[in-house]
Amino acid sequence: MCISLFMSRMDNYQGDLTDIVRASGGPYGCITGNSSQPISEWQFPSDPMIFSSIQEQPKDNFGDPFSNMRDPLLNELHLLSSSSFFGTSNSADVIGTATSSVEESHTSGFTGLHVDVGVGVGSSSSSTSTNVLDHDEMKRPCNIFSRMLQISPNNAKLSVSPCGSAVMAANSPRGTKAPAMLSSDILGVPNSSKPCFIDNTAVQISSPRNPGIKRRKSQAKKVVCIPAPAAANSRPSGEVVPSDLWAWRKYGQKPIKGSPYPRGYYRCSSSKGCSARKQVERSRTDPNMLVITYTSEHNHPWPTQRNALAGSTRSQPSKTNVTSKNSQGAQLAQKPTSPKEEQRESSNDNNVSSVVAGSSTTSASVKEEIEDIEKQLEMDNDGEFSNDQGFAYRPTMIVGSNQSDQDFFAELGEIETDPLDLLFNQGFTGDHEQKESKAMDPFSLFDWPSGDNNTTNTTNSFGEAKRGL
DNA sequence: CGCCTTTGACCTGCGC
DNA sequence: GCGCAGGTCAAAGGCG
Repeated sequence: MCISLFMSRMDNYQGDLTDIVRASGGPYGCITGNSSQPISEWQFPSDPMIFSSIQEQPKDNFGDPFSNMRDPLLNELHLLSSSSFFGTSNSADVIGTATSSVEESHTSGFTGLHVDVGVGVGSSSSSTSTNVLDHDEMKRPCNIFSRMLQISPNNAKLSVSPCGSAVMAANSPRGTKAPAMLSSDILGVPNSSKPCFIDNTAVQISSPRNPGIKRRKSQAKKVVCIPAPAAANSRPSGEVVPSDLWAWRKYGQKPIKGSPYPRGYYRCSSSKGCSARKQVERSRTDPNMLVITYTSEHNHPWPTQRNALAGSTRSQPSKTNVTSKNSQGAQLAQKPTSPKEEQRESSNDNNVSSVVAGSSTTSASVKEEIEDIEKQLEMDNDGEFSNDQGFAYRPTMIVGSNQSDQDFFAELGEIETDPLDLLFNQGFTGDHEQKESKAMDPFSLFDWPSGDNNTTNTTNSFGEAKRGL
């Protein structure tokens, strides 16, 4: 089936940015793209719950914090998505619930994907989409992380939660407008139970200590809503901080009025002078959701090492063990868990990320991982992945891009890292999470076919990880 | 030693 | 102008 996900323009939409959110559908979903932009068919097997929208795009090289660089968190999330894909699905609701058309945009060397649900109508003349995900990212299957939400910075917020509903919220400064909720039916979201809203509060960006820069509410920012990792990723204070490839240093925490949860402020510590920042807070309406607001941009390449080990690792004392137990099975390529090896792993991640981000370089280590992964993956002769329900997924490589099959599997090689922590360690507690656990649980969505030993082991390990939820 | 978190103080923007 | 709320700074201390 094919469902066009165009949403009418927001009531208070200012028009300076044409928010166009295209939702992906099932494995062969199609997205109704912005008609003003070239649309080419691409396979978009990811979840309809991935959204992105337009944001301001400064003209300078690093002006757009999110279009020139892939968000490592999103990257990891999608990588996990990749892993979840390789199984069969029990959920016909998920598979192919929505349809999608695909838009490819090769600009400035960025193989960016515009994943926009039609908030705006048609024209994108005044804005460009946020290149949040690579094309390949959007070729990923639905899974738990497909519920991750990306929200536009300015006038619209689109919230998707495990509750199975998506919310478009007019982002008036004081949050006076009621959000418009997207029917989960429209979105093709199974098991919708109740709406979960992201706070309809404008995020104010400020550079208070910089005399020349005033706060700009309209500053480009990206809001991501993800399921909150559980205890394994939590700090002693109870704060949960999903990790990503960037190194972040916490520089502040403030209680937010109206929210029982504080907001943590992080800045990129990967490189001095990097102005990238993020705010992490729990959704006040759905404590099991983390709202991460990325602001500013990284002015440096991907970190060669995750130099945040000193703090991040010790603040997550149980992470290693839990991760080891839960994610090893999910590791399509066995990876070490020791800090040293983790650093190497981070380096590899970086390499892979570089590839995904558009670089043509592929490190030897990555290639080795690719080979391992390929050996462990059951593939059809033509490289098409299928399940016993006739659902097949063929990774579609972008014509003219540097993406390759190796890149694709290189991405898979990353999945055992933090994203799995995020997945397997997240605590979906509470009634509705219990109810939603199946929907959220990629293992419930996919029957992992038994195959050779490797595959079987992987399946069993996944099952073990699943039991750990 | 370098990195981190924590946390109170300070600064800034905004509404009244 | 005042007060509130949010964002940032920076000192102190911990960890590998």
